Amino acid sequence: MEELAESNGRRSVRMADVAAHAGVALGTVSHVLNHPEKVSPHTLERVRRSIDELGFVPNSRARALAAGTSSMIAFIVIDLGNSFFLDMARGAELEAQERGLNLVLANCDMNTDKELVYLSLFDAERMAGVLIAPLPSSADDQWRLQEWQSDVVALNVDASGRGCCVTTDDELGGYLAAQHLIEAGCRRLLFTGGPFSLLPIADRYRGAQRAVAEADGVSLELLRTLQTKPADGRKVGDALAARAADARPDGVLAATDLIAFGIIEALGVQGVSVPDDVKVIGYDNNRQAWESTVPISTMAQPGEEMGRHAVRLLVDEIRNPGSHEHEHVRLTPTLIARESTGT
Amino acid sequence: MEELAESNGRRSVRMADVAAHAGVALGTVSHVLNHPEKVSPHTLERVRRSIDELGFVPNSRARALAAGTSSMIAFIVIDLGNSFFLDMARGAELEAQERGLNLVLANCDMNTDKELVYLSLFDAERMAGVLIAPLPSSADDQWRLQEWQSDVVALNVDASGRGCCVTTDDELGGYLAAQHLIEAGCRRLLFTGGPFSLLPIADRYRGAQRAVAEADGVSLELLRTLQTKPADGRKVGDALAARAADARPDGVLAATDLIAFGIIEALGVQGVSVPDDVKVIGYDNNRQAWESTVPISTMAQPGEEMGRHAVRLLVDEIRNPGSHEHEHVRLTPTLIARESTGT
DNA sequence: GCTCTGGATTGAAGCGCTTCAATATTCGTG
DNA sequence: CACGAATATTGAAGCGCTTCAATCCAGAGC
Repeated sequence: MEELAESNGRRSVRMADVAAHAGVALGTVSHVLNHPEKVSPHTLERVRRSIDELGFVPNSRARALAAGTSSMIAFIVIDLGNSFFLDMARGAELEAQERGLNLVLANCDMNTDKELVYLSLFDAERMAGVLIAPLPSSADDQWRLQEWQSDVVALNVDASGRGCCVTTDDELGGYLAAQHLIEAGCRRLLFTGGPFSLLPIADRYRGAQRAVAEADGVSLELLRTLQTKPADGRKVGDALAARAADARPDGVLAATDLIAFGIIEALGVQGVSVPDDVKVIGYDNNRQAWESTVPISTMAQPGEEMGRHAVRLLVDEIRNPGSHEHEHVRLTPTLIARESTGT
Repeated sequence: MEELAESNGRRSVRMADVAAHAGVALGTVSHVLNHPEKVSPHTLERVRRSIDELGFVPNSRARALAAGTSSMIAFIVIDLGNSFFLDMARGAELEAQERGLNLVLANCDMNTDKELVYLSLFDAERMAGVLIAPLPSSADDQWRLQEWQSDVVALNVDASGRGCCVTTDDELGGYLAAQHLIEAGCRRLLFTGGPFSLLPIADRYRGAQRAVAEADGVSLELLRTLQTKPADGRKVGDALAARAADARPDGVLAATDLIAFGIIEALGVQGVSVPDDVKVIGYDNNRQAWESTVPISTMAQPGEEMGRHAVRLLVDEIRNPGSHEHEHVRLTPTLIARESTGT
């Protein structure tokens, strides 16, 4: 790790400089900054003027070192290009701001190794706390096995036992999505998505199964995909379009909006109408899929709310190290019915 | 700003603890960390073992304070939801990593006030340096008028005179885009976009004008929009579709991909074919528009490269406070020809 | 055997700030 | 007008680390 010289040579104004300029003691300046109510109005005024005149910017590093506290929390995100994660960041930031904390982001850009790198970095930086939103994998993430200096709250992944976490109930989401299709009149459902090593996808499928089991005369077919991209959806769409009309499902549950997007596009090209011939519902309320010609019904995950909850948990953990008990907040996805299911 | 108690009660291991455990002096432990070549192999080994056994994580705050250096740089982005900015972040991060620096992100979420807030924050945190990518406005951004402790490099905005900056040449981009349409056989061009208070949009239009002026028998019409969203494009598309075929432009230059996206969609719905009847080119190479049914030709801005350049400039400024001269790097957008212009 | 040399190790002096016990100042009372 | 109680201000002791001058030690050379 290379070292960098102190910033730009312009040596910055220190608190001692302000004290000298204002003709008061060092401690007084500190009081002006941290406990202004303990300083006489006259002194307050004078010190503040000196601060302005000298352009003093308190060094929060030194501050944090001396006080043993910090107002910075960090959010490690596996992929900021995914609007779901960005929503979390948004929510986390709002909540942090309301609580007087500052939130910085770290983008892993789908590289899981970076999670560890950033976690170590923020640990060493002695952040007040760290949020982390990894890919939802079934495997135990390695970072969860370590002890960290900072408190850590996980999003989008079940970390119960080792710390706080906030997730959405994918099984329920799958259930609700399937139910929506069934209520829309579909009887031959198809669930498509993959890989099933992604826990949320497996959960969504389970939920769909449950909904189908509860309904009468409804069947559920499964068509796995390798990934969750529009290209995977297009393949599925082509395959479906190639079938005889009566061998086609009348309701498709795509594991992600991107897949749904691809399906609808392929189906459209092949002359199969959505939602008339086939109804399609996606998952994620992904902005990337918002602009589809046929607006896609979807299960929205409350990303922002997840972020807010995570910060709330984190702050509790930081503030009450004694009484804090790890919590697993499980939020409910919401159905957003749009045109692709015939609304 | 609220204060938070020191992390979780578990008091962290200090360097002194390691020194005691290994039976060496404080300075020796520090040497192990920073100048291992100056320590005898035997001591090195012993100290390292102690570090491991105690789980010592050096406090980089204290380190930064003592050494007067830091390896953290921050990137303040006006909107991480925009893939162009995210690309910059990506590039910046890669470049930073290669230079042994760590990059954290701050998302302003289209709120210009937050730019100042974050700038102040990072200034106080004594980051090694700060990158900032604001909206490209014609107005002088207020943050540029201030003196900062940290070195600051601006992206996407011309800050010459006050610091380093890296931008793309929008005039040239508009020129190249128009040229592409002309080469594709278009003679009646339309430029659409807005508001013109956005400097880049005005520049792109100027570029288009230049290309048209240089060509023979080519006309250029202007249709302003209020914003740069798909909805604005759809309006334009509808308006064009309503015209008699021979009163319609045969080449449309949209100021953004999102507008282009809307235009193509509206045109398609109304039975006007792209690219057969009208060719359309966008701008930005926006991922949100990638999945259009008709892949959109576009001018790609080298976001990643911008990020890399910015970090490069920043590092130079940090390292050579004496000899450093502010620089304005102007990059060239690249034409990406896709189906919407008939390729 | 003794000095010289250079690498290894040490310990103290900060880095810029907070905090707290100690001191100084002010004010209300008797 | 003096005195104790508030109220203001001070200065020193850290926070956890880096750095550098000073010290130590081992082996080389005579």
